[in-house]
Amino acid sequence: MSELSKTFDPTAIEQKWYEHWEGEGLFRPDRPDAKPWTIVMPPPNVTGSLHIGHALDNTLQDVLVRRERMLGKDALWVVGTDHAGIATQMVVERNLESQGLSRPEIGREAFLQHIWEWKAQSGGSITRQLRRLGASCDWRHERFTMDPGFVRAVTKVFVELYKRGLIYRDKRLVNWDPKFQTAISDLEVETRDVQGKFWTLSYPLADGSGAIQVATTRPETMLADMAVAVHPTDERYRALIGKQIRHPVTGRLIPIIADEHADPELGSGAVKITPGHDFNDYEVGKRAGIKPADMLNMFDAEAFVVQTADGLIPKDLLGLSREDARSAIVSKLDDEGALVRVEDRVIPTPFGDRSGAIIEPWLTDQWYVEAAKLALPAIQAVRNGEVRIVPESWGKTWFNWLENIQPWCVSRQLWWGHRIPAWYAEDGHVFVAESEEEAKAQAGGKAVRQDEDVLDTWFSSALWPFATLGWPEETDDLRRHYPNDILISGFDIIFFWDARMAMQGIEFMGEPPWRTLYLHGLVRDARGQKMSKSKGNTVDPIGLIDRYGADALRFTLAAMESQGRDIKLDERRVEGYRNFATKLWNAARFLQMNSVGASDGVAAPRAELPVNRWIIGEVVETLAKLDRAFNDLRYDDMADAIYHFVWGTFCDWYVELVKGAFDEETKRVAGWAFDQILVMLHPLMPFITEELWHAMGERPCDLIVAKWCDPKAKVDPDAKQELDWLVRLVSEIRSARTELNVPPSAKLNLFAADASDETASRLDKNHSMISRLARLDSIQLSTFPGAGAAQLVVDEATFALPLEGVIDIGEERERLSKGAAAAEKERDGLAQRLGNPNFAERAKPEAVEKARLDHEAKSAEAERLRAALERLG
RNA sequence: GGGCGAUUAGCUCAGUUGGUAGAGCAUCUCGUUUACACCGAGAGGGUCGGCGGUUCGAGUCCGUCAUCGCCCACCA
Repeated sequence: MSELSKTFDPTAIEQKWYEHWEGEGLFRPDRPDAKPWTIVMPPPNVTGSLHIGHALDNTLQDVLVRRERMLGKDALWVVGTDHAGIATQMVVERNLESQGLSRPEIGREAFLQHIWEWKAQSGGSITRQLRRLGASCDWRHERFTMDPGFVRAVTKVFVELYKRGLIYRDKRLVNWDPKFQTAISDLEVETRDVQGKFWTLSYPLADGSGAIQVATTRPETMLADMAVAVHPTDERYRALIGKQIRHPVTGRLIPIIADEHADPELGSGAVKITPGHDFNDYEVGKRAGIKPADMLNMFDAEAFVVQTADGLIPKDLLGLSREDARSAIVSKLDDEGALVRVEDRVIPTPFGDRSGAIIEPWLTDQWYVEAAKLALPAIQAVRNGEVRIVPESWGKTWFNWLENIQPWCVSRQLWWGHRIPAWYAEDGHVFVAESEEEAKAQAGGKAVRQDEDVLDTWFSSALWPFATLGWPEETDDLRRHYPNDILISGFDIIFFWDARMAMQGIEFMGEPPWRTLYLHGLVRDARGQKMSKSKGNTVDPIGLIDRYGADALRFTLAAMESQGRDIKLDERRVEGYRNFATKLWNAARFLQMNSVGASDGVAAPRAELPVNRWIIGEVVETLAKLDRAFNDLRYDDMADAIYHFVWGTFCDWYVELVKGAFDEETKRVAGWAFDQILVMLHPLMPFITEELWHAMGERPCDLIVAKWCDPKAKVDPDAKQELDWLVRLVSEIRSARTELNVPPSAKLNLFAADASDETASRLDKNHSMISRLARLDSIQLSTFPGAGAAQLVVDEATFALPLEGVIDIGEERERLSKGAAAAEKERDGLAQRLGNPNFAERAKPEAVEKARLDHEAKSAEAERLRAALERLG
């Protein structure tokens, strides 16, 4: 047993224990015969740093893993990092720029070299931070999404999907990020409302017979107009359908066509059609028979104006940015009298979620995954219960997205990522293969050149649940640990990651990647606002750990996690749980001072004393609550159960009751009960519990691998009733003392009237405990003969505390009246219910019986309190 | 436009199959007694967003309205 300091100092023990656990390989003890249990950590960005969302996500996972490990399973928590294509390339490119270097200048090879160097240098920081949190993951098998093994898995998946016709290359309109100069997927586009304008323009008919008005929010794209559309049933324009327009800026001849896309209610009812730069227009154009290859393009990759294929854009507009082109065109039209009207209007505008740049729909060749086919079994898996989503309400979102899923653009015009395993011959013919040799062989030995692009980061992370286990090799780990038992992720990546994992997992492993999908909410600041660096309201989890300890932070996050709701994090809450840790620490100190040490087994010791039989039962009940909370994935209930047991039951009552009476039995029971606390609390607070586990005595193993509780005992109903009575009696006396302003130092005599034999015996057996806790001098089984006593009713007995001269009769009368009135109110309420014939007839018999008993009890209590008032005079 | 969620004590939130509201923090009073003032004892505080319905009985089920938040789609 080691001496404990007076206050708990987390920093003094956290690093020590983490290094010990990791060094001894305790995060994944060798248990080849044990039942496997598996969870994979959502891989954080390799160069990222731990934010509070990670802290929540990983706390929730660690809590489960630690318990499963204590249950004796071969618990595996897969850890690793994600190469995070865009995010990482962006950071490194920015760093280079600050050194005066540019990515295009240094070239692909050198740039990738820089990224690998940057990863080597800063890639360890998030994993160090995960260690600070106490995450007990299997570091010996840490993975990275660009590991050689992972590259093989990604390549194989791509090639297989291609062979199955689920991946193809196509030229179509894509979300183009002009800042990063890459295509992005629908999910990476954020639509935000922006204050803009709505221009109505006049387009002259080619035959000079008039003009037609069209309305647009993007006048600059008119340079690539290929038609004007009107609704086929719109009477105003019916006669114009088929006529030609002389485009006011380019002079291009374009037709007026009929298409249902034109909304007669909106603007003039006629709309310009720019198939190369608008998703709706693209569809209209296709319907009108324009091939994507023939659609006019007027932007370069950075969204500056370039000449269209027909060469009709006036020279002075070439090279302008989107914004400049817009103002130039508008003023030009205005000068020519072709600008009819300008209105203010809120425009939903697409932004790149990473770059913040306005996304430009752009015609390019890209690789697409035929997601709709992969989605069907992922929908089915949830529908038939193979995968359980918690909380259930997310099921609808899951179905809704997967049922309407669009082809997934997976190619990115970046350098950092998995290079697409496709090679092109001189003639443009494509060969998809696992290696260049194979591609060359397919090409009949002709020279081939690999696709320059890389894959969407989420394409590779979708393989995480099986690629980390060795796939495509048929490893032992893969056999034992797929499917995983559960996935824990924030709901913000349900589409990006979770759904795609389900799709790929089912396609390549034949079954879904996990049995349960647990989705948690976002961590917000104390005012409920989303945390963001720009708002400056982020909470640094490492700072909180420095100030309050990892245990306190973990406990806070778990306690505030009630299935799916967002968490408003308030630092005061963390402080409160730090206090809880200190409370536990001091309880351990107290036990040590009384020679209470480690217990020698998981089973509860035999006990005779009611107080000991009672606390054993309380442990049994707490364990039951905790196990239920684990089964239900109710982290708040876990925290609640253990918190109240430790503080409200063990410290406030058990320790106070046995103080000064540590006989051998009590020492054994106290030591055992405290050990159960350490075991039950360990998943939530691993550091302090491990420290105290060793501080309490010699142990055969570390707590992290100790056995989960198994008391082999039941609640003792007699002991429970007796202690429940004792607690009520002491509380009543304390309450009366305070309300009547009895000095805490004054010791009183207690008289018990109308006590049953049982009460008399309980008073006798427990008189020293009662006397100490209620600060009594004596307890007598008789009616107090005099006046001027405080009176209280507990069950059948009426107790008197003589307070001659101290007590204010008026105050005591008021106190008793209040109590009597409360009892009477409840009694009358129950009487009314019982008096209602409908209640007796229709309510459940148990409910009627309970009401009857409650009514009896309340009547008796009210009567006794009235009698006590009577006695007071 | 479609969907999800929220509205309960000053604050942050629980509330299991409907049986008459709980916790933590904060507030007030008292307090150093065999650990702990990061503590102990006691107390006050809610017509459960509004309205209507089902029911013997509604915070809980149904409808409706209001306010707030989020997601998806879309609005030349």
